[in-house]
Amino acid sequence: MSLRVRFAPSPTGNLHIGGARTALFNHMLARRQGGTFILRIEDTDTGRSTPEYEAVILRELRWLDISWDEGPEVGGPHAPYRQSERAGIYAAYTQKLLEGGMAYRCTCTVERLDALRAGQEAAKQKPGYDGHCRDQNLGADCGPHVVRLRVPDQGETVVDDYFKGPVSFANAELDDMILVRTDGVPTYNFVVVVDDAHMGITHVLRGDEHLNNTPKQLLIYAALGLNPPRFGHMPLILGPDGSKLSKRHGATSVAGYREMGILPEALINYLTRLGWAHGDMEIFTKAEAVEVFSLEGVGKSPGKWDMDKLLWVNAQWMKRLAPERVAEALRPHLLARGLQVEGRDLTAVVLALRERARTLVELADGAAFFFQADQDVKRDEEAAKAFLGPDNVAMLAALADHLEGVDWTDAALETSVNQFCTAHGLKLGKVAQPARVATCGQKVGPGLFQTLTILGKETALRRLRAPAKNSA
RNA sequence: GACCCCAUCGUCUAGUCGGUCAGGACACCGGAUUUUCAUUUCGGCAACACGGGUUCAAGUCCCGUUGGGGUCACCA
Repeated sequence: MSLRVRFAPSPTGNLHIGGARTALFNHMLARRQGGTFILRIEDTDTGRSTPEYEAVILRELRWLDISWDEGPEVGGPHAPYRQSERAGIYAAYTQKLLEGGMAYRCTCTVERLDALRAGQEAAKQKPGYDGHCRDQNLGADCGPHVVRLRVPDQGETVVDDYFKGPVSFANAELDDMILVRTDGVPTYNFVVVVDDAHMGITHVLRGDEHLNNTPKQLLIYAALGLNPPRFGHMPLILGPDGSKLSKRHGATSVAGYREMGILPEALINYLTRLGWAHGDMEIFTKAEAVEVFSLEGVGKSPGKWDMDKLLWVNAQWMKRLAPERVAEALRPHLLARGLQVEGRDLTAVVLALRERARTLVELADGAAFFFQADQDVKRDEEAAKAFLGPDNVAMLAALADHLEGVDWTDAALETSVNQFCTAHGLKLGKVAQPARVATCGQKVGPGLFQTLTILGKETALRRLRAPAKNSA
């Protein structure tokens, strides 16, 4: 039987980086083993799930190049892949459990349960359902009710975890969980079992936070007489301080990192490497990782999010990718700054600046002066004071005259500027720095010759001749 | 609190069945290169949580302690 794995997000928010990594590992395992990767939308929480979030999740997965073989928008033999559209399937199983006595109706009110829980907590007991309706034998005519699983009081349930080995839970620790709510909508633990079984899932690889759910699900498999898949719980991603990753640690969503100017190739690389290793491999494409991917390389302890490393990985990808590809990713960031980039060659800009930026945002910031009108270029007054004194202004005017007839290419400009330096007995730095400040407004920036060519002859000469004009 | 998981440099990690200087990467520090900044490059700093065992030999196996994390919903 070939491998079938799935990613089952709940559309109640943006795609989280933890979810993205879970999806990624499942996807890579499927690709590696020639299996099938299924995407299933778990929208049984009708109050919080929205089609908008579902669309966002699909969009982000595609941005990351995590493709699915079955699921929304691509279909498949087990459609529908949205739980809200599978109600009939769950109802049949509920009926089966009720008739077999593995589940029972419960009319306890939310108020009663809240009071029960409050009492247990006050008495420092483990909160849980007390089995009030368990043996009442309530029929379908009992009024508003939920359906609960009858969990054995004795014995234990063992989860044979792929990564951790056998983990056993005393059944007494598990209470009679709700399978179907009062409104008739089944709960997560129930539908996940039905769907995984129905869809022929062979391996469930999910975050560690689900380990405590697994014995409950195993009990449901048993009650239903279904064969459970193999389970593997992967360590979580923690914040830099070791606590649960949250907004105060920075962006937690995939979209957040895109907006921050992280390339998908870099995010995939970093996410893969966090919690997984293959020797000394650090920078690799998803395809390269797939070639050597195996669950053996997945670590057991949680990893802390390291923004510095992500930034480094991103910098590597900015330099490694074809400049055209980076330019394409850069364009939206320039547009977001209101810069006129129509018809401009962004490839040259990328080439000039990518070694000086770790993100597309930094790249866009550094490239702004190429696209702004002279008077809008942000100006470092201190640099102007240091490099644009009267002598230098005169020198730059002379340089502009000298460059007037030159072929406007990097190589020709370099030759010509060097001639100018020799003729005036100046070291290149004495000419380049003032010229840089005059053209960029800053004392740091791309190489001078690239700056001049990208700016274009007309703009470049104008800025050299009137360096103070763009001063506010 | 109860249950469960985890434990190699500050961080991500390598370390096949226990046996050579505990290796790489990020970050940090220093040198070289350089028209600025950066890139690149060379070098440096830095870890087996603690305590018991088992063994000729333990980062590697066992137990405990400590620490960190997860879960205890008519959320997923």
